Amino acid sequence: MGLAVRKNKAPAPPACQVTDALGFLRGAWALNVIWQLRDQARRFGELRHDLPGISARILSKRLHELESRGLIARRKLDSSPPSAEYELTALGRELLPAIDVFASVGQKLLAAWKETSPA
Amino acid sequence: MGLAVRKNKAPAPPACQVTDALGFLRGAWALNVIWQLRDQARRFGELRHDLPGISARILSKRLHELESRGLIARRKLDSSPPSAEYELTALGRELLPAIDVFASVGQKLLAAWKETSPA
DNA sequence: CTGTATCCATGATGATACTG
DNA sequence: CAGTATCATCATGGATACAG
Repeated sequence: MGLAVRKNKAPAPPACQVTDALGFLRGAWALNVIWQLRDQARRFGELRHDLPGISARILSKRLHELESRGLIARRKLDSSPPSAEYELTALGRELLPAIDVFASVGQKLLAAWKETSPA
Repeated sequence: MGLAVRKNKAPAPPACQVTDALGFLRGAWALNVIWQLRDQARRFGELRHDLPGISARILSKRLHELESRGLIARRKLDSSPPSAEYELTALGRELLPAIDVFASVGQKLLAAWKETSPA
């Protein structure tokens, strides 16, 4: 199981709105993809460049998944070199402030950790 | 690779504050554990009960990891049945509003999805 | 350029059994 | 009750090759 994915056990545990609702957090890159789309629509290649280390396969998968979940939208461009742009939906944009908080706390965590073990 | 873990490639890609800072998001249950601790300290067994589907092994791992990252703190209780309580640190509490946003957006996503495929 | 298909490595998780 | 060890399984992810 990857992230917040239940296969066939627990019938309907209503105790975790968080788990249930956080399915879109799947994978290590989901939030990053969203984050990269924060200001403008981006093309596949641009995202690939902005996300050092991501493979085309995974980027493709995350893009599709986020699109199917309604967080991002794909716009096809009818240019001679066939292209496409991805942009956040209204719902997707709602996540930005929260991602900001997460990143901020993460920074503090990293900073605190460096103080503890500076070497 | 699980979540935001880079092994030995990409030297130091500074493009993704998000990825770098979101290490604490590891695993499917990290946010849930934090969420369960939102109001009061909880014991191991209580958390296990509050997180239907989580295994003791994973809960233990997440607890240790979140503790080592500084998001939660463990308090040992010197009661006759040896017990321990886990509570959020200040940093951990900072995440609560953000988790709230995530859960909220997730709910809307689920709702929208149900409208699309009601059957 | 925009993706997708295979193959393979690693990590996360669950089940179960076991220790303090 | 609290927590850990082992085992098996599956999803995520990377590399590479390939297709539109």
